[in-house]
Amino acid sequence: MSVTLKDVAQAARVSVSTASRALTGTGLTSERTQQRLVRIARELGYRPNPIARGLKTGQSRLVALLVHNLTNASFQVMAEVVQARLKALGYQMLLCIGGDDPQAESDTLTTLVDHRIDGLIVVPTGKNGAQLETLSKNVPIVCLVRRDDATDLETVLADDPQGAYLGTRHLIELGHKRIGLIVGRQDTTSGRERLSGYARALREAGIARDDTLIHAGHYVPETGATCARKLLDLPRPPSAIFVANHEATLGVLRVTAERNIAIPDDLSLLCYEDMPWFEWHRPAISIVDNGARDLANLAVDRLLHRMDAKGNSKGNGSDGAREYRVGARLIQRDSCRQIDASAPAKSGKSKPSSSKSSAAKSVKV
Amino acid sequence: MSVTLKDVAQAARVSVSTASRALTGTGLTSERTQQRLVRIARELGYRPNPIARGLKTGQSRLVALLVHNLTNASFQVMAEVVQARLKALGYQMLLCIGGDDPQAESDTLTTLVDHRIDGLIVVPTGKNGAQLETLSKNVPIVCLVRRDDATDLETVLADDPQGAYLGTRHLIELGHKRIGLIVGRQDTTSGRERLSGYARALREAGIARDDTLIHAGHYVPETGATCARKLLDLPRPPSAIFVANHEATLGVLRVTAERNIAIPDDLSLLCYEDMPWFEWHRPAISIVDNGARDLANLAVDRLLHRMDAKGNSKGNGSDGAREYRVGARLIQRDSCRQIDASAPAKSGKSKPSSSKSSAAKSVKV
DNA sequence: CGATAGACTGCAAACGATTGCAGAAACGCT
DNA sequence: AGCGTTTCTGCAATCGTTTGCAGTCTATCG
Repeated sequence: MSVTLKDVAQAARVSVSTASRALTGTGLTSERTQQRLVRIARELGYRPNPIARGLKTGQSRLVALLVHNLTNASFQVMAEVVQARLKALGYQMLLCIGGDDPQAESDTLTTLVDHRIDGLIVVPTGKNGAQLETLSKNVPIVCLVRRDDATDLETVLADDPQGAYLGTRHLIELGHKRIGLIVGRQDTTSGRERLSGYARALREAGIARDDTLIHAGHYVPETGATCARKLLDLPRPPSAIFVANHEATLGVLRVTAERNIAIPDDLSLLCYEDMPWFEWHRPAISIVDNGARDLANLAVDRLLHRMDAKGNSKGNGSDGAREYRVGARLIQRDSCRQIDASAPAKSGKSKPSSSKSSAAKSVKV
Repeated sequence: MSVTLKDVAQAARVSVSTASRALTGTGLTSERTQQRLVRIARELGYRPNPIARGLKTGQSRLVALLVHNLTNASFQVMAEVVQARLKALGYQMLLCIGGDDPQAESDTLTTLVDHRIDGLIVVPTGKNGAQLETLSKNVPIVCLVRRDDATDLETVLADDPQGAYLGTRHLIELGHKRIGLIVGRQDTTSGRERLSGYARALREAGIARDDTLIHAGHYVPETGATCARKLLDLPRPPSAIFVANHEATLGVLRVTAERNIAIPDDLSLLCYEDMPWFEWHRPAISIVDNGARDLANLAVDRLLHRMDAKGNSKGNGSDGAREYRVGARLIQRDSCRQIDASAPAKSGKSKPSSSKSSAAKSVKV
């Protein structure tokens, strides 16, 4: 069907071995034949067959990204970033969607390894630690966003404690004393870490922690709505709500709309993770950006590093840090307002629309 | 490294050929050895190497999906659907993101074919018709969402004329006479088709078309905002706006918020394509659903059909329809309201939240 | 009992590349 | 001229499968 190395070799009246060496550019052929073969190959439209090559070399030029879904905005940008970076390096991305289901994850993993992927970036469910650990002996693996505690795989994480701290402190600085928190389940790392950041900020400010202001649940709109109602029905409702997830934000917004609660005048709202429409919403929603783009880039960096390491001197692999954290940053928009007798700012709209305060980035731990 | 067919054969004291035949289940081995080999293979944890197999058979069990981006909600669900369907059939999905850039598309296509993909679903830019046409001789291709007019490839399209018609008619039935339209560029099929559906509905209702109510532009929020301003600044502004794209909707919503225009009381809003948050927005936004999920499913069906056809009796390929359209449907939520002296409904909220009126599905043309 | 068909099985050649090894050519040196 | 290097080239094996062909074995029938 298509042009093979043999065809090129024949046309140039050399052996396939010579052709191979000339085209792959090992310096083992004379300058002249080298160039001649390159020319002929181009003329014939020769394209090396990655499958055949892969069989011999054990590599596939395929790198897999395994995420939970694509509705999550963070995963979208991660997928886009990973794909773009890899393509530039001549790799193709296999995108797999595991739905946060351990069984699906496990199946997918074995299939991927069958396909001899050269590397894997995975958002682990946390239930297949043993399997991941085993696979990592054959294939470079980097975990993203979540850590699988059963492994000591290299992991790239958002700095959730820092992000939550930053957000909470911002609200405190605006004069808020009663800050509601809607956070993820406490059996997930991110849920715990975000809560701890919130708690730290309160502590530092000398504000007593009030557990009636803290609600944990799944990252879905319904949770947001339920928790928002509970918070607003409190005898002394909060003056600000920090929603530690963008899905839940939907629910909160619905409730405030239903009850005609004006943001930011009646209630300040701060959200974790960005969404494209947050900027366009009126009022534009202030957020703590978890740095999805940076996370993805760092994950790719680390993966490439391991892939090199494996190629050059197989076996060492481990070289220092196993955990990387990417700093979160606050992006102020219009959904939080100052409440203080001494500075009675009425509207948030006068603030600069997108000033950024950045935390330390890529901190080794 | 891993267990090969040879290992299995050795363990079973048969030749590799027999092992191969037994495990691939060609009925050419005795029942007994067949079962014995299956057992031994399982015990040894044998997994066939798709690369080696691919080299011999010319197949890769890889199917590619080439879309423009992942921020578009339609592409997200398509990617998820395609991935899920393929996985169930033992294929892996290569997801490529072309950014609607002809050069990137072209590069990606050649790489994909190098990798001997077994099939391709592509949202074409429209500039690489010749290349697609050539490739389609080697690998089954189905176009999605857009048609590449330079080819006669099988194509799965949304029924945009129908969708736009349905939406416009709905607004007319609610009593609207001046209906603003914010639509895509007129050099794209979808832009033209949506406009034509709008026009047809007006014509049928005997409403004169007013070109000051029609604005075309890129599918981005800025366009929505600009066009919305122009529409609202009109001496006789429209009582309803039909936004033919979800990105542009963001811009429209911002403008209405800025100007304190209440939806649906002051202005009805209908949008093309769904977004997860439309349901949660207050008021929940009524839409014309373009059926992304159905489109993706149909595309997969068609692709599989062609892949079979190629496997069984190569060469025929063409069998009837080359264009499939998936019906759009109206999903009524709360952003459109009746305006009529005889039926002075004040609020849309009393309506059933999600009644559906479905158009013909999957119509051959 | 011998021939013959039928059912299994194994040998070996592919698929398209890469790569160790050894032979050939070219060159410089004494 | 002879010899050792260096540089280039080709042969052939290899990666892990599939598959055409030919061979072996058993069973069946005349």
